[in-house]
Amino acid sequence: MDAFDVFSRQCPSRATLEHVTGRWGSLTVGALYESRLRFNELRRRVDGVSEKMLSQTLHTLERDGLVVREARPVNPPWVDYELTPLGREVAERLLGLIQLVEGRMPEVISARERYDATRGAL
Amino acid sequence: MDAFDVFSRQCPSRATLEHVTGRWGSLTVGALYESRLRFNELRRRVDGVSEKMLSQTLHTLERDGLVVREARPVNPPWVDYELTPLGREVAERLLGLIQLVEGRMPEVISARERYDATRGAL
DNA sequence: CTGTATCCTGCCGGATACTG
DNA sequence: CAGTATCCGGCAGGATACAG
Repeated sequence: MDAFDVFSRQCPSRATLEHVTGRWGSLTVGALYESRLRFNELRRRVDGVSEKMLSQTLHTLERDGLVVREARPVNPPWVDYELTPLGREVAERLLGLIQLVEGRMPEVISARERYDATRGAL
Repeated sequence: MDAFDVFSRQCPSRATLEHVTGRWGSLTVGALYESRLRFNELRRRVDGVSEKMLSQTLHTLERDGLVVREARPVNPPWVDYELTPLGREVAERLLGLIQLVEGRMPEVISARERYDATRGAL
């Protein structure tokens, strides 16, 4: 139990963990692991994210040092985002989790059916 | 891009991923990896969680087949929760992520200071 | 002790319009 | 294209009371 123990309420690592694992954070990091992407490319890849939330998510991840924003001064504007080395390490762990969950979805789905069946009977 | 691709909006794995990585889900799974725990033990371990949210989180995780609830018919009531084998696999990946983030917090914090310094100057 | 039921508020996040 | 600004509804989630 050190100063950065995520289970403790007032701990900065809890906030960072939430940025990374949050609804849009996890998908954004996952998408950027595959390749560096421009704003609207990301928006298309992360299905369902709004401009506002993508922008906000990117700012947060950039602030935490997980993403770098690179703006090229051309017209039309060209900006792309990529993971930092730390961001890539985080992404690897995250993708490990994502792929595990994806691969085990049949188990999850049948567990849900079992749960709903017993609960529905009550 | 298969049927369970988490980047797609209508995909069941996205929901499950959110249950696991969500604010309370991640901490609950992490806590249960260390040991099987009773309701109020969990509540103390996951600092800041309310009864309502812990209960809700546990139901969701149980439904997804990641947690098993075991109630012993004694007085006072004795109920404890533990991870299923699938839950343990998920927890391992999750803890890998958590420990990485905790260990790299100094980097994150200094990144934040740099970010805030340049932004505050504008 | 282990939970549900209810109420209520803050803020997450979607829609829309606008700017450089 | 790459965002910001503003508005606003819904719901996550906290507080409290209560039940088994």
